[in-house]
Amino acid sequence: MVGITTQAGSATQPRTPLSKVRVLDAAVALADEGGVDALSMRKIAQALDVVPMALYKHVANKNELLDGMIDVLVGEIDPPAGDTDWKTAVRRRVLSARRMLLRHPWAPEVIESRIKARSTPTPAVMAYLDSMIGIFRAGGFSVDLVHHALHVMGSRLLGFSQELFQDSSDGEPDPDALAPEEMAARYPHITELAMAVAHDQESVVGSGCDDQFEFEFALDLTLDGLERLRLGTR
Amino acid sequence: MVGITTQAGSATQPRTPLSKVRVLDAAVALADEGGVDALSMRKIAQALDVVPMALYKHVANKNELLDGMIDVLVGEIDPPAGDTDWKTAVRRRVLSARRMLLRHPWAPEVIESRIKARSTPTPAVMAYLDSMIGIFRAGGFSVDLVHHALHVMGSRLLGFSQELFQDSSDGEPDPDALAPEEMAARYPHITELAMAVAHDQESVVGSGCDDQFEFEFALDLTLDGLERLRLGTR
DNA sequence: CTTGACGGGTGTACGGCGTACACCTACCGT
DNA sequence: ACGGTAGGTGTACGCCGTACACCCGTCAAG
Repeated sequence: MVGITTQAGSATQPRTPLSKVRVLDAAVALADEGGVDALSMRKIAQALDVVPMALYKHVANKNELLDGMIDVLVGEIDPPAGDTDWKTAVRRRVLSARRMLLRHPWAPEVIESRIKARSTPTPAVMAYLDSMIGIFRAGGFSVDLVHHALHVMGSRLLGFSQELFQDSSDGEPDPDALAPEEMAARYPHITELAMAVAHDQESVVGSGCDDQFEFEFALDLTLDGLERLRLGTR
Repeated sequence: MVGITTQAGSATQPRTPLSKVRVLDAAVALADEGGVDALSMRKIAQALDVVPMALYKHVANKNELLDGMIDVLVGEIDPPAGDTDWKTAVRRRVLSARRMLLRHPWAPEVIESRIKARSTPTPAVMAYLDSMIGIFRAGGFSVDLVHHALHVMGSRLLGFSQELFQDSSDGEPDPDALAPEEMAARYPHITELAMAVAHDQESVVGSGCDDQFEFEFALDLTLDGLERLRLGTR
């Protein structure tokens, strides 16, 4: 009865080894079928036929695991279509993101909770946003207008609400922060936008972006759109 | 050393008794200063100088406590101003809600998580929505247009995203559901809207509301608004 | 062929969590 | 005087995340 392994049913084949993606995929699958409350390190381990502590060789802790899960989801969003106007490109992308969210109803909650706990989104989210900004820029939007547009789109870009970059300058300086040049190389559009916003009002100490203004801008745009609809002048 | 009470510092005065609102207020205060992760029944009890199990005489369990906390927050939103046009009325209300959310940054996450766990929002949330719908109706919006408008506003109405009423017809029939007539009396506008939507397309089996259509409607309204901005035709 | 480092799975243990259940007690209407 | 009841207490259970020590197979260097 006592085989080579303590966990595997059959002791013959050496069992495919764990890996970060295997752990992440198992976690996503578990969340899909039981919601995020039913997700625990112990359950993931059980699903992988492994002892709980084994997971920690591949993810630092549960928070990092959640971050990784988000990245998996973002990876499910279709890449931008390069051969159309900005509007249909954005439209397709957002609808693709929505489809992903419908597949994983627990996602918004996790994204919401993770954003509040990190100073900066994960690289996959950054890349997604960067390419989204790229679509707007290619469509003839000014940097400022793209900035407004992102706020207007708000939660429609992904599950999450405003204040994506709320304040990247609090607490300790984030050990895995990118050097500026690498940042610019990897996320050109985000960098461009960030620089513009920063220069725009260098007197302000805050986040370099007047959240209140942006919120009201988006709100008014929406209200005006509704008004137009009400009057039939569309 | 052994006084009348085991918990209170001084055993002389009989200590103000617990109550649901005292528990809720303490919970909100704790969440405000430590985030929702730092919220535990044990911590709340400690803050109230009481043993953890005492809380359960006033709230059924932690989920009900979270629901109650949301109600407290919704109660902080200013009531609608009755003496203006619909647009400024909505505007003020939404901005008031936003101020509340800024005071309680943990709120969106909790709201998000609670919505997924309940078939119907709490009464306070219902009342908030009802009066919001009332503002639109009084402003001359048709029932259908209000319906669209709610979807368009999306997360701006509160912290939460779309699918507020996602599918009230799954699982068991919800023990504390209201009788239709009481429902109509208490939330007249919600009832009106729900009836209209239901009649609208009685052939469809689903939720009586084509979520996909609504999502795209809101998306397109937003995109059109952005396009107008881009072209300077505003 | 030995050896030693090391990547990766294991086992034990700790403190914190939500809460079921039994209890105790002060008060109040009869 | 007395039984009920509302409300606070104490104990205990099972789950959680994870620190820490361990152990073993692989493989490069000697």
